[in-house]
Amino acid sequence: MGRGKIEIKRIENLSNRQVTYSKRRNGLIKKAKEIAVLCDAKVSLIIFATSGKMHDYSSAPMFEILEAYHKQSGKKLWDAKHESEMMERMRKNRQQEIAKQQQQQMALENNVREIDPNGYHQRENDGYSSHMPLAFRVQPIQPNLQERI
Amino acid sequence: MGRGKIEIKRIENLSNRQVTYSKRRNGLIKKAKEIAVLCDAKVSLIIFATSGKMHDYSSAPMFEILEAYHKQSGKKLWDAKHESEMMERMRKNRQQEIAKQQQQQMALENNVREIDPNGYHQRENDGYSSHMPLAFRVQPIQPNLQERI
DNA sequence: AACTATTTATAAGA
DNA sequence: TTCTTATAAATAGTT
Repeated sequence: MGRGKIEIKRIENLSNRQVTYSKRRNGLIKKAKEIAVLCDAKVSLIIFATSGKMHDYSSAPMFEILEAYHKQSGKKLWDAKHESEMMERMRKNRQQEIAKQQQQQMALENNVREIDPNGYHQRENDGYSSHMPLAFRVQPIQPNLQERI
Repeated sequence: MGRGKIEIKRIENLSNRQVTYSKRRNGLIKKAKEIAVLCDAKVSLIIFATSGKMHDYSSAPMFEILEAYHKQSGKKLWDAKHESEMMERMRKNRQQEIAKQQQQQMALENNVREIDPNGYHQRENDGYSSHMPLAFRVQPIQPNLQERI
């Protein structure tokens, strides 16, 4: 979609890759927002650049989407005990989180965030994504998988 | 992008909404794959239709991306004790998961999945997404801080 | 599902 | 990085 057609393979030139990343990341987030609105879909999008910087968008509280993902994925990660504790926490923070989300959505039309991996100063508290509960695998970690800088 | 321009607002007609959802969901996943390849980015995309059906794509094991998301989000969800237990589990299953991912990537060029909310038969075990652990935050929420549109 | 007229995204270039 | 613009790609309405 541009002055020339390109092959879908890693862009070797760093500068070009960064520019393309920036443009396409914005485009992707825009599309994610559009489908969420047009089709009343719930969308969760998380993107990490090789630099480590992250951008994300979610049409509803991230935890809610991840929770649904978890459920549909079907497997149990935590044993019943842990699962139970987790649910207690989730319920407890649910109202607060929902309220936040609503505030945020009214305040701005998009909730894209950029977070500096080297420090938290850039993100402070965004008000809701922070509460987002995360899913953890009970599974193993993978060594150098994400450090591709 | 079509015979006519449309407003970005919920499509009321169910049939049209479903058709648009299907087209755009495919487009969104395609774009997510492209940016992952072109820019060597890590992407996690989860989409739920109003019907409850889910589609997702991740350029790396979902748990890895969510784990990174969790870390960058900065807040602690679990107290040290839980965090610790989780890490034990993660380390324990590490090798197994890595193997799964590799198999999966070799077996197919894309890892888009469709899951029927009414039953697990559709997804069987994909080998890794199911194990995805969930992270839950316990932290408080802070209002608009990083919303930079 | 297919087919196109159009809109939209974006690769190059400035 | 931001703006411009020619072109590729996505997709809305139609068949």
